[in-house]
Order: sequence, then structure tokens, then C-alpha cells
Amino acid sequence: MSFEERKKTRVTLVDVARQANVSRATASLVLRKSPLVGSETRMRVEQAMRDLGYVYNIGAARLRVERSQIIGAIVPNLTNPFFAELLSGIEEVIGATGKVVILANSGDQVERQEMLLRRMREHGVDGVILCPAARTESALSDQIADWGMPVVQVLRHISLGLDYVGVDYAAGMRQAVDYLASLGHEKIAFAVLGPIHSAYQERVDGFRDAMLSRNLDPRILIHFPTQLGEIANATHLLFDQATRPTAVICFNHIVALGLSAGLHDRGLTIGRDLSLVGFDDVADAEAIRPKLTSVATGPVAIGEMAARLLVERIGNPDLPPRRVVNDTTLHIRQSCGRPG
Amino acid sequence: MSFEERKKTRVTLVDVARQANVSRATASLVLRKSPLVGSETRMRVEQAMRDLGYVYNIGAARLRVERSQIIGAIVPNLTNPFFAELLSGIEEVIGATGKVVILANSGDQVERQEMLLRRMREHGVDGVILCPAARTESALSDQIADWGMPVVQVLRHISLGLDYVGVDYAAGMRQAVDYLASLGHEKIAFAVLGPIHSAYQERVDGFRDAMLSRNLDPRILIHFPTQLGEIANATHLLFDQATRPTAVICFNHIVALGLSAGLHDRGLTIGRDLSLVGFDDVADAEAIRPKLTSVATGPVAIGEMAARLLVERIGNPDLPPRRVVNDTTLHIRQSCGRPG
DNA sequence: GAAACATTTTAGATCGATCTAAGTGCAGGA
DNA sequence: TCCTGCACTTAGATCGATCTAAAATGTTTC
Repeated sequence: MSFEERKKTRVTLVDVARQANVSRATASLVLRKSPLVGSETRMRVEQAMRDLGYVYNIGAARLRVERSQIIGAIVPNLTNPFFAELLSGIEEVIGATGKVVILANSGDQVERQEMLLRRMREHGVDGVILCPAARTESALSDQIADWGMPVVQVLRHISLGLDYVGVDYAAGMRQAVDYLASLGHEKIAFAVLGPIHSAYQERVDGFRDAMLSRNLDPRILIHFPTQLGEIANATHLLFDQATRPTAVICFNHIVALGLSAGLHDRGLTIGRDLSLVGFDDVADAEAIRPKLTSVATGPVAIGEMAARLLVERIGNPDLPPRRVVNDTTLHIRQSCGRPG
Repeated sequence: MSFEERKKTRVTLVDVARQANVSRATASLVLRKSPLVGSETRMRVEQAMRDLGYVYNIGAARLRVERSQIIGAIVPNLTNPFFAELLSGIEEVIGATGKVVILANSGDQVERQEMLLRRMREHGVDGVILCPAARTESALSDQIADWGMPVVQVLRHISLGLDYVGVDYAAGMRQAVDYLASLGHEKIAFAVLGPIHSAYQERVDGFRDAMLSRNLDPRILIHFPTQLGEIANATHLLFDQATRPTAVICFNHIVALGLSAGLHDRGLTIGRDLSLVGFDDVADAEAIRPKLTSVATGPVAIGEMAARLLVERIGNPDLPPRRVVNDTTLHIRQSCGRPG
């Protein structure tokens, strides 16, 4: 079929109306399941739609009503399974409401994020779920308000003026610290990585507070490279410290995986020579050996909740800003023991 | 700002035109960087756009020209990091062309896939990258041709009539078998999982052919559950066979991860007691210990290539169907040894 | 000075839906 | 018979861009 024919073949409401012997307006009412049309007419129109293979043109409708049925999702890193799970939750809930998700990857770069937001506005998205790139200025929130665009922040936040769905990172850190302390650990390190953003800060602050409240030294903060492969090779950083830790809390599952591998390479036994607590608890935690004791943050549920909030906000833009902060769960597995 | 005000505030080309003292048509020409407008006029219009905070309305434009600048991507499972990497490649290339990706998850269900395709047509996507759900009938390809919708199949194929970007699974299996055979293995099992589709079939056939061409018994095909957690518990299946294998090739990284864990649980040393070869080679392969020898299929590159083919096809729908079949690479690490 | 030409600009139709306001029958009541 | 009300149905304007064909303007040539 050539381009010309295809174009000619394209079925619109007018074609349906002609075929069913009604007006455009009536066909449109049938489309929207209005109770106004008579049942005989309705059936005739529906038959005509089937016969002609009519496909609704959301784009055309959007011009009239201000609903594109598209929402945007911007995440800093698609290849991280954590964000993939988040997306999965978003897609599921949004898909169930008949809307569609435009996906974009900011690469944690503010300028790219800016470009993506503009592109999404050009596409007339009904709203955006945004995990703000590191170093995003809180002024972005004012712009978003100017635009009148419904936005839900996930996992990281830049402003109290926008909805936020996240995790009680501080409580998660407390759970990890408390657990390790209960095993007798006193020299606990926090292995961090990546750029600084609210989720980073909350974890670091949570760690410090939890350590201080037990009179433990909260200063063993060790920065690792961001690439998984390089973390294992940087494991020595753990032992270059003034006080050598007996336990390590990991910033996320990537650090945990990397350290788990690196410790193995050094012939150390996790849980005996050094205790390890992970964060995020993606599938890997169950799959590596020893199984990783880990603070679960439930990315899928966060995605679902963010999507639900966004749908609500789109329906009612004047709602006051809400914050949903999920609890974490400590999954105790095999990677921790008493200090040697 | 209330809803009403916002609506009133919305800036259109007419507003820009009025502000710049030109006509709608001229403003439109500036927008599209036409060489027809004089430079003084162009500057005046651009200034007006900036002053008013004009945002292009792609949806409105789409009504006139048949280009939505949206493409769709349908994958069977979002939480699988393999598909997340695929998507990442797609998003990068598509994003670079100024288009946008609608993401959808078929859950490997044909009816859901059907619904998603319709939804994408309603949104007027310019094309779709489809990893067909298992049991998709090849008749779908005829429908797609009827619709005149550009489609690229990735990783799995249902029809020779559509573009396809995938992996030479058979060659990958041969690499794995040859490598294990070169170490002296003769009893090699293939640990599979999930529903049957072209990629499954090609791997199974490739395994059989590779085994047969070395006069080895190709019949040790073991089915595992699909959930990562359950695979480890089902490791015993490896030893319930008539002939106990000395090496196992894994269908994908999930099986590899599960078995790696399960073997560890049974006190077996991978590479000594049993050799393991993975498939897909996502980040985990480097991260588990022993490091997993694995056949790399390069999901990001596949996504990029699929996106490139789709863009080409959209530009030129009359191209004959193309197939791009990437080579695999065997990454030899630590999970294989000589048979005990 | 007018014709011929190139360069810019524009009015009006158009894409495919929705919305408003008005129109058509038809039954029942005065 | 005429009016009112009810149940449907519809013409025409509209959303915000693009496209076509023509008009306005400026420039050169004879």
C-alpha cells in the first residue's frame, strides 16, 4: 500500500458518520458513550466503526479538550534496575487509567532534564512524574507552577510545593544501624556513591543521627566510584580508614553488589570478617551469596503511588501538596554477623 | 493561578504573531526555520516567543502533518534489567532525533499487547519497536501492514515481512558449547525458562545443533521456574537427570543468577564441581563471585540499532524488510573449569 | 516609467475531533 | 388544533498548528 493510498484510506469520524447515516456529532457522542443517543443509532454507528476499522484520533480530540492522556516520567538513569522497577509501577497504574507514559532519561543532568520537560510540554502531557536530576534548583518548582503543570516528585525532592512520594531513608538508616549495633558493631561505615541530592542527604543525615543517638562515631563515610565494575576494585577504601570498620552500610544495591564481590576477591567472608547491609533490596539481594541483609525501599510500590497521586492531582489541580513517605523494611538475611 | 486564568494565559502562535506584528503564517514559518522570512522579522518573532513564553503545540501541528514525533516501545517485562537496558538504548537514539518514546509493558500477554498497539495507534505513533509477546500469531504482521504502521521487531520475531533486530542466538550457543567442550565437558545441560518464542527456539535449536555437531547428547534440557527466588530452590533439577551434567548453559542471566545461588547453597563450588555459562551478560555477570563466564548479547546496542532502523523506515516506508542480527561475544571469566 | 522578477508576507482552508445551541419528531394535555 | 416537554440529532464554530495560492513589497531591467 503506497503512502497516498494509506492517506486516502485513513478512516475518520466523518467516514463513520456517513456510513452510519448520522452526523459527525452523533458519531462523536457514540464514541464518548453518551446516554443521549438512541440505542438503535448507537448500534449502527458502532457497526460502522467496526466495518471501517475506525481508530480514534486522540491527538485531534486533545485540541478541543485539554487532556492529552499522556503523562511523562523522567528518571536519572534507566539502566539501574531500581528505576526500571519504579517505571514498571508507574506504567502499570497509568496504563490502567487508559493513559500512556512517555519515558525519558535525564542522565542526572539538569540541562537535559530542562530540555525533556520542554519537550513534554510541547507534547501537552497531562502531568509528569519527576525524579529530579542532582543539583536541580528548587526554582524549577516555581517554573512548574507557572506552567500550571501537575508534577509529582519521586524519590528525590526539590520543593515542598510539589507532591512527593519517597521513602523514609532516615528510618531505614536507623533500622540498619540499630540492627548492626544489636549485633555488637560499633565501627560502622557508610559506603556512598554518586551525586548529591535529597535522597543522598537524607541517608547521610539519617546515618549520622542514628549513629550519634547510640554514641557511635558517625564519621566513617566512604565514597566509591559510580561504576559497578570499579567498586569491587576500590574495596580497599574500606580498610584505608583511621578506624577499620566491622560493618558497612551500603548506599544502594550497586555498592552492595560491588563490595560483596570485592570482599570475596580479598578472601574475606561476608558476615564473619565484615558485615554488610544493603539498601534498595532489588532482586539481587536474594540472589547473591551470602544473601544480602538489606533495607527494602519497594520501588514498584513507590512508582504505583506516584502514579496514583499524579492522576489525582490532574483531576484536581487545587489540592494542597501532599507527601507520601513509605516505610522501609529491614530484610535480615545472611550478610551480617557479630564483629570479629 | 486558577484553572481559568491558566487557560486564558495559554500562549498560541496567534498571540506570538500579534505581539510581533506579523501574521500567524509568518510566525509559523519562523517556528519551522523557513528561509523565507526576513531576518529582521525572524528576530522580532523569536523575541515575541521568548517574551510570551510560547510553547510549541506538537499535537496541533500533528493534525495537519502526519507526524506525531512519538514512537512506541512494547516490551514483555519491564522489571527485567535486560529490557531496561534495551529501552535505554531505544530512548537514547529516539530522544536524539527529537522524538519521544511511549513505553508499554505487554507482560508477555497477547491480548494486552493488542490493546497497547491500538492505544498507540490512537495516539498516532509514527512507529513501534515491538518485542512480541510469546504466542503472538504471525498474522499480526499482516494487520500491521494493513495499518501501514512502521514496526521493528526486536529480540523476537514473528514475521519475515517486518524489520528485525536481534542476536545470533545459535552462534552464541555454539560459542558456549565449543568453549565447554574445549575444557573437556561432554555432559552439558541447557537450563531454560519462560514461555516459548523465537528467541527461545533459536537458543534451543542452536544448543542442539552445536551439541550434535560434536557428537554430544543434546537432550539435557531442564525447565526452571520463572521467578528468580524459586530457581535457587529448584537447583536439584540439575541432578535429577539420567546423566548428571558437568556443565550448564543458562538461558539468561536470571537462570544464571538463580543457579549460581542455588549451587552455592548446596555447598558446590562453581567452576570446579560444576561449570556455568550465562547468557545476556548484564551487569550482574561481573558482580557475582565467581565471576560469570557469559555470552554477551548487548541489549543497549540492540535497542539503539532498532531505534535507528525504525527512524529510517519512518523516513522511507517502502524499504524492503531488513534483518540485523548481532554477533554475540563470549566473555570468559571464572565460572568454568575442567570436568571433575 | 512599466514590466519582470525575486523576496516576504498573508488570508483562508484544512486536519479530526468536541462543544454549543438550536433543530426535529413525537406523545400527551389543554 | 396547538402547545409543551422529552428524546434525540445536528449544523457550525472551535482548538492550534500547517499549507496553498495569492498579495504586497522591493529590485532590477529594458
